[in-house]
Amino acid sequence: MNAPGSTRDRILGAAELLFAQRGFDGASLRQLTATAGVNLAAVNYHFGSKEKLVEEVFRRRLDALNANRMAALAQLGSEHPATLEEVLTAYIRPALELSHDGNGALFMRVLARAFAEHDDTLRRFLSENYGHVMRQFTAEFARLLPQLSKPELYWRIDLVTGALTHAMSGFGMIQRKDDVSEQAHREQTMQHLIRFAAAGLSHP
Amino acid sequence: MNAPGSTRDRILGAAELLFAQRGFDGASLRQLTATAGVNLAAVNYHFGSKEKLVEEVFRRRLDALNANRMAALAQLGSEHPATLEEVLTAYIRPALELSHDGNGALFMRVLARAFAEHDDTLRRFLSENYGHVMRQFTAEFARLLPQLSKPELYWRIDLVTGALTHAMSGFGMIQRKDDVSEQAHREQTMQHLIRFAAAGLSHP
DNA sequence: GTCTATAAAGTGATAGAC
DNA sequence: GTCTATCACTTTATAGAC
Repeated sequence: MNAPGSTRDRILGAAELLFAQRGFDGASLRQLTATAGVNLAAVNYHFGSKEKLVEEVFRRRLDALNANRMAALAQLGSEHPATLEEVLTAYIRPALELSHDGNGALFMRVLARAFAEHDDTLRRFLSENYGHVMRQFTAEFARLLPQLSKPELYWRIDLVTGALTHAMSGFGMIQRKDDVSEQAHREQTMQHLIRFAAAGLSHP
Repeated sequence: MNAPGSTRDRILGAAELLFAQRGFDGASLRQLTATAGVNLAAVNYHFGSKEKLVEEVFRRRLDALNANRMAALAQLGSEHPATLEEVLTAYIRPALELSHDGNGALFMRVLARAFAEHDDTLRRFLSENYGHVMRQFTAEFARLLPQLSKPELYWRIDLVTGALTHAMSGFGMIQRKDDVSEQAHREQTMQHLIRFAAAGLSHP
């Protein structure tokens, strides 16, 4: 159904690239199929419409991303009560790993666009398919920050989400120095993100 | 040149609305001129092209917004050395006031889109015309947070910018309660934003 | 300044041959 | 599954009358 190098897969790859660069409206099916090296009619044959193609671009990445987040969160509970840093790590590390894989970084920019779009159809799709993840993490944050009122908590989570989305979609800006390994650099970046998020969530 | 109710002004108003709702590519000149109640050809007569119209939508708001920020910052230095909270107030209050004026809130969503677009032409326009404001504020932050390395500071400012842009473009989400005046609500919101930004910038 | 009419190109989608 | 050709529209932009 989704073999690497297949027409279907090449379309998804080109869509991720061009949606990141030019947006959903800005990228035409002609540019897209030319980039993928496939026939124009192939998009409608394989996906039905441009809108369904957009959904599939999200589904391909978000299924794995959010499954990784849920798995990381589930693993925490087994030993001891999780700390705020640990819960944030479960949320952020999968996104950071995705954004450091070449094509995954493009997808984070597509995701940032989707946030800025405020498109109701797309928001409903994201909420219906991945809303349970945010609800689960929100419940954990509420347990760890009982001093915050619900509106205050939601509001801080929203600010942190904005910061993280902005950061993840801008990678390349934080340059890795030559004497730091890729792995070490990723850990450093994540520690910065987690401490920033923790400070924003828990300040008095 | 820009009298309220003039054709030119109505086009700018409709552009702000439709760019916020549908994006720069998604909003066509036909929808736009129909919304403004003017002739299709008027856009090219008054602005030259759609791209120039986009620039003018930004210029109209950002000239005032950034002048207000610079004025607020200049006023701080006169009496005593400014605190982090005061500098953040000088940066945030003008944006918050804009986002609480009905049409200004739409503009903040246009601005959030522009950030997500990563469009080089638009970024250069913003940098050339308003880059001095960010440089001035960055210098103030550097003075107030000498323990941070330059990369670390830039990076935190970027995260704070992401959070603020996300927040400002989403207003309507933080609902004002009936027993709180509009003025008091705005002050509360600003105190929340400033404390969040201060925590994110200055955490150890 | 504002209008109509239209040019020139681009759009998503599909029918039908292979 | 993949191709060409094409339909039915929409897009920005402009020429030229008023």
